[in-house]
Amino acid sequence: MKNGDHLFLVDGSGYIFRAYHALPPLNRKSDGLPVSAVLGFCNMVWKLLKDARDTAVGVTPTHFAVIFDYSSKTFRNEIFPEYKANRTEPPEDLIPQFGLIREATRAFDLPCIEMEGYEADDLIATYARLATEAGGDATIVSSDKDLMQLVRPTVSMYDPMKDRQIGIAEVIEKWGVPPEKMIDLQALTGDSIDNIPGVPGIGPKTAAQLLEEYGDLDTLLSRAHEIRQNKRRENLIEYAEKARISRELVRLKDDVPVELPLDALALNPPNGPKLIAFLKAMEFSSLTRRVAEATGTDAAAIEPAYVEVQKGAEAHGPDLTIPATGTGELGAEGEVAPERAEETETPEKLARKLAEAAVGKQFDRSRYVCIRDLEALNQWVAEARETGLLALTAETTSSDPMQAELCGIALATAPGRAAYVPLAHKDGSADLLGGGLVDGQLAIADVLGVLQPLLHDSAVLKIGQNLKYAWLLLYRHGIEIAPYDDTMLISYVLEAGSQAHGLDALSQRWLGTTPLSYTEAAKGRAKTTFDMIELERATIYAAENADIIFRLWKVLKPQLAARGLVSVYERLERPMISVISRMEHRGITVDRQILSRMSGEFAQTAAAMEEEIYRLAGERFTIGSPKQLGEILFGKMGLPGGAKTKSGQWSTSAQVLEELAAEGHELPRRIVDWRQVTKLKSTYTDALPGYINPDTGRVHTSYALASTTTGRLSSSEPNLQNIPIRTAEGRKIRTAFVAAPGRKLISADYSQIELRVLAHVADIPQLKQAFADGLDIHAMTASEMFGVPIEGMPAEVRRRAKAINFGIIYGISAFGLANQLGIPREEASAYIKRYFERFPGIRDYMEHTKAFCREHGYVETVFGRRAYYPEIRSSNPSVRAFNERAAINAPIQGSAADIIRRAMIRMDAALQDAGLGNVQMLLQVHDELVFEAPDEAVERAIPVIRTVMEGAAWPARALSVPLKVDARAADNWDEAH
DNA sequence: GTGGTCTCCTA
DNA sequence: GTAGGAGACCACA
Repeated sequence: MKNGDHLFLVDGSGYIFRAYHALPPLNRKSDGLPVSAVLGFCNMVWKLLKDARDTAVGVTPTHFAVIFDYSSKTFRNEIFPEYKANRTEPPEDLIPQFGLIREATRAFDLPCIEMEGYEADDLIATYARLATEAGGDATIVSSDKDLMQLVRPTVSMYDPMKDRQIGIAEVIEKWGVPPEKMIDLQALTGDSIDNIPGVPGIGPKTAAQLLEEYGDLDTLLSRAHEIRQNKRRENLIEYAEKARISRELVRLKDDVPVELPLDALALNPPNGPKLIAFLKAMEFSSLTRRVAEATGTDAAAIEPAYVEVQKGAEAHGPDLTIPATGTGELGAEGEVAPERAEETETPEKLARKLAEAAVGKQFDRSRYVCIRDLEALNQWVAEARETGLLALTAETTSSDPMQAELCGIALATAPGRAAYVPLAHKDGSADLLGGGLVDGQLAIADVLGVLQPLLHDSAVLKIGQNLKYAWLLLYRHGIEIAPYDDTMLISYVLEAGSQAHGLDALSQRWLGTTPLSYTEAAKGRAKTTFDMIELERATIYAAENADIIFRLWKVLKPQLAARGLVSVYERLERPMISVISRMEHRGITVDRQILSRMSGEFAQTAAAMEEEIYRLAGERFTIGSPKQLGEILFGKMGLPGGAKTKSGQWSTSAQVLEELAAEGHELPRRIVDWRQVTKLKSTYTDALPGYINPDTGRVHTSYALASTTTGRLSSSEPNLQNIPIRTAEGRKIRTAFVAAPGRKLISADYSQIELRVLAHVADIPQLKQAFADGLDIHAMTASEMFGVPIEGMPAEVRRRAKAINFGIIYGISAFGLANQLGIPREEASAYIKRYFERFPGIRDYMEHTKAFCREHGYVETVFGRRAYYPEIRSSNPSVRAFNERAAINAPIQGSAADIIRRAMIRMDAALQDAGLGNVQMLLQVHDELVFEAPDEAVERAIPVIRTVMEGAAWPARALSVPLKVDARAADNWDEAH
């Protein structure tokens, strides 16, 4: 920005409310979506951009930005917790417009700026200052008095609804003080809407008069005793501190660490097609026409954009998006006033209609195209740009996206319109050296070169099934797919627990068709890699999958809105794809030498143990065979059997063997020890080195996003969520998880997160108080239950209370608790009874949860994620009881899972903002995150990580219990944890 | 080779 | 008592 440049700063959030109340209601004709503020906004911005000379501003902007509030919580809440506390929820028909106006901003190709922790006004103040310092001018498009303190010779305001400019003279005229005294004036008068206290009895007139007389607030307050009017003097003295707090609330922060520099706000010529696509989606016909004329664009040739609609509790933040009801088919014209609007179609009706329409549709495999030249590929790219939608799948040589080589890419741009681009298919007659490639395939680099802009194009939604796989694969090729949707995750949000989410299952369930199986495509050789499959079959298989994904998306996406699950998908699922992909891509270093040494030691120990076991048993047998072991112990040696397994065998579980050992039997003791050693060896020290990726030298686990009922992740190949920790021997395995040289591992874990969630959801005063006070929660429980003082409490008493606390989370039963504690069932029953007497809220919560689940078939987390347990209505008592326990557990486990997801989603940006872009999140273990950081960044990183994790529920939910995170850094995972 | 069973590792 | 993944064994193809 340079001398003479002019920056326009539009107060987007302020405009929304003002336009909503000032403009007549307007609904989109095709679906009744309320859009009056959106139209007002678009008209206003268009006018500012095109006809600034005709408005009171009289200048044409060179720089432009639209600023929004991010959320209601800012640094002001720390100064004054009640700040904006009496803010009410926005009206129902305004909520979707928050997101739409952000979309509109993007359609205008204008920067859309918001920042967590700051209000729009602070960002505006910062940019206005920056513009002035750069020698330019700024116009703040707003009429909010809170912004008037910013007015100066280089900064003015413009009220777009009255077409009126506000400069220094206008501020003085209206308020009786110059702009620089507006802060003091507002500090005195307060503001009931924002809940700023001010001084009672002082309004704008008196305030202006006082400031005129005394100069400024500090002088006034220090000389308040001089004031003659009794009541006014008393109030000024009594409320002096409130006035000072008010001043800090009112004073705008003009040094926000903004992300976008001033130069990034430079105005570009309007992108006619992009803007028109949005305006058409909104069905603003006259503005569409005006924009088309001004930009020389043929509006008729442009398809309406796919526009997502925000709605729900978080809609005034960047949270939550809901798809518009209908995507490309909305051809209706006219900006319809409500009285002319036809009966609105509900999301439910539309979703049902689309679902019904999709079933049994033809799949014509002969129409799938095999793309073998760039011209054809470009044609498909153009199609995707037109529709704004692209379903895709990557075909590769491996199920591990960190090792897989790309064989081809399948695309779909409409139902039935799908193609396959073979890239690296091998000749069937290949020799042992790998043979030649099939002729006529495009080069990977060329194809990715053509696709990259499309995969990055913000106007084209990329749709995948388990998109994480393709995302990570292409990330390895330097491509970050965005924006995107994932049919698997949509299905998971819709039906976690009750249905499968694989492509075949979804296809059968929603489309009524079974896709060509991989085995069929590979002519029965299920093990051959995809590059060995001939092109014709490969095309059918891959293109059909892309086709199915496209059709599934058309059916599934509207279901989210219809079932009120958009926020779950948008806030908890979709963002995880890029977050998890990056984590998997980073991997973690595992020290081969350490594991190899341990394996050797374990081998020796195990061998010695085996000899001793054979001696004690009197024969050699397969110790690892529960069947053979059972025969030795309970047959040959005649030991008393304990529990039976499902298949009627005597159980040889550790618990049974421990009991026998406790009775003095030597062999069971040795078996238990042997099992521990061989378990550690086979599952960990032997297996882990095999997962070290030869290219990266690190271990890259795979996190499943849609495999649990509760919302937890799962980890596999290898599972890094079950690395031993409980025994000293096992724990040593963690020393093999190391930081790279010059770096440290940081482990940050939530303390008692599930019990905290329980205290919140079940609303248990004693638990909440104990957490607020930072007490030992198990000791507190014991003290409450058994009347034992916390100090000097016997360890056994605390242990029992701890078991009960965990039992509650797991949906307690007397049987389970008795088992866990090794006490009679009657005693366990008595404990539970006592617990419920002390904490009746827990019993209420459990009963309420079960009843809710029986009625609805699902339960919900704090954030609205659903877990389905239809079998809670089973007539089989044990099935029913099992589902009841699961239903009690799911909201607790699931809410905790949601919280850490939210932390993970925010983490990278938070670290980046703190200048810690070199701190990398590597692993998640349900309540723990593991990072790798350069030595010198560790001390700065820990507080950032802790802040993000402890604040992860906010602003979606205000937990009534604090979250606590412990974090530590070391060279290896054992010492860091 | 595949799938079921048993056992055991984690939160 | 909740939620997972994996290795070993073993019966079946």
